[in-house]
Amino acid sequence: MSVRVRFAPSPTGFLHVGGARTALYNYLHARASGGVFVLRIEDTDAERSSEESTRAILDGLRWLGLAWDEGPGVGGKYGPYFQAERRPLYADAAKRLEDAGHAYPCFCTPEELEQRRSAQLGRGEDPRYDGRCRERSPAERARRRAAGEPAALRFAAPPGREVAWDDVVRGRIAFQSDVLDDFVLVRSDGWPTYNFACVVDDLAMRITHVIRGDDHISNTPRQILIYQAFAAEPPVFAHASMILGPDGKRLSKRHGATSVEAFGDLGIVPEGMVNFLALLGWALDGKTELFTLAELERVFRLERVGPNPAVFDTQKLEWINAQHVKRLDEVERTRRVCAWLERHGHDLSKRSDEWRRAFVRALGDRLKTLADAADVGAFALADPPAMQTEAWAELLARPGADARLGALADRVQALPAWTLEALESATRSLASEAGVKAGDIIAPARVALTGRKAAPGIFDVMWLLGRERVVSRLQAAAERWRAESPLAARP
RNA sequence: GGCGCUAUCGUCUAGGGGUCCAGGACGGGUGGUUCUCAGCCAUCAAACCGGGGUUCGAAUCCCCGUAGCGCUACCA
Repeated sequence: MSVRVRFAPSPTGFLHVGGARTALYNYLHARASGGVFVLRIEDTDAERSSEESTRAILDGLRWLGLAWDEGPGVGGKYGPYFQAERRPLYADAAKRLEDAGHAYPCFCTPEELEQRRSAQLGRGEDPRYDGRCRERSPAERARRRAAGEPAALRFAAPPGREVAWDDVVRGRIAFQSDVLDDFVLVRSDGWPTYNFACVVDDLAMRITHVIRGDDHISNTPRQILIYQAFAAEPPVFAHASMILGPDGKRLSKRHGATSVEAFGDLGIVPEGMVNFLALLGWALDGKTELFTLAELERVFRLERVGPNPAVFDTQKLEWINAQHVKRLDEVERTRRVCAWLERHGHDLSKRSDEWRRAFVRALGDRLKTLADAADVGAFALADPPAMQTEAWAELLARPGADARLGALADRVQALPAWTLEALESATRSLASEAGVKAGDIIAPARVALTGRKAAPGIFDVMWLLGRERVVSRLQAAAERWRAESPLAARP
């Protein structure tokens, strides 16, 4: 039987990293096994669900490059793919279960249940449904229903049974059915609960493997019981572990960016995000670290997903991201860096394609994220760029800096051709004529031109700035040096 | 509290009874290289949660602790 997996988010927020990894594993397992990846939106909780969330989740998935074979926008023969549109199916399934004696109406109100629950807690007992509606006669049920009394539908959990399954990532997991309680299948307002809708849909959609977070482990025995009540074979389950923040707690907004969209804003490239997420709980061989999505599709094996919770390490994300940025060809890298900058308040509209390419080339391997381009490239993005105090102080302490800067300005001014080669040879010959190391010219020039001690190669910087700005920044620095340096000859 | 899951360097992990005085990567240290930075190269430090078993032999299997996390709703 061919593999069918699904990612089934509830649209109550953005696509967070935990969900993204779950989606990734589902997607990869489908691709690696020639199966089908279904996307289903679990919007049975009208209170918390929203269309914006649905859109954000779809956007997040698309950004990562995880294309679904069936689901919103693409359709498929097992639709609809929004649970809100599948209510008749749940009603029908509920009726079948009730007719078969696996479910019964419960007339207890939420208030009564809450009261009993706190009483049980007060007595030091485990809070559980006391089963009082389970024994009501068919006549009473019919009468109360006919009278329009609201009722939820509860599952009649079989007592004294072991419910177990062989989890792909954890091995055998077993629960005693007695601790499972008569959980609710359909709420009194007619909406199915998660566990019920999930099983009905997974069955209807012919899902073969349920890959999800381990926060669903305790739902699994309930779902298995429902499958059994339908006399159906449960799918294979694989529960991946949780993703934790640096403090060891489940990753949440408190830890900063958690939606994939936010990582895009941080300058993380989808290739990097996918690679990093894949490695959070899965390893090919413990040695290979860098993968493209296409490579993962070939080598991913669900059996190699590990059971232990993983801490989300931003530094490693950035390193992996850097590797992917580095591997982008020049055209693509230029496109992405410039797109990021323009989306974040930098106007590049007057820059030529040649300049953009040279700019991104000059940034070189200094980008861990696309966002780093704003910082590393600040010398060209701001005019003039901010002067770092420490850098300026160092320049002030340099004897004769003004003369060097002035001389370089003159050479640059007189340069016939504006090329990297011309800039470099002019600078080096100035140094040798002055009997100093090239570094003695370059270091002060870097501070004058970029406001910093560290920057891209000085000739790239000059070329990108253009003759006019190079000369004026050099001269301005020379003047300021004469005005401020204790080394300057005072008239 | 109950139920469940997890436990190898700070972090992600490899390892599945001998080949492990535990390997790789990030991060950190040191050295080299280019105009600085980044990068690259080299190099160093850094872990089998504790205790009992089983076994000739245990990071690997079992048990018990401990710790962390999850669930404990007419949320998903």
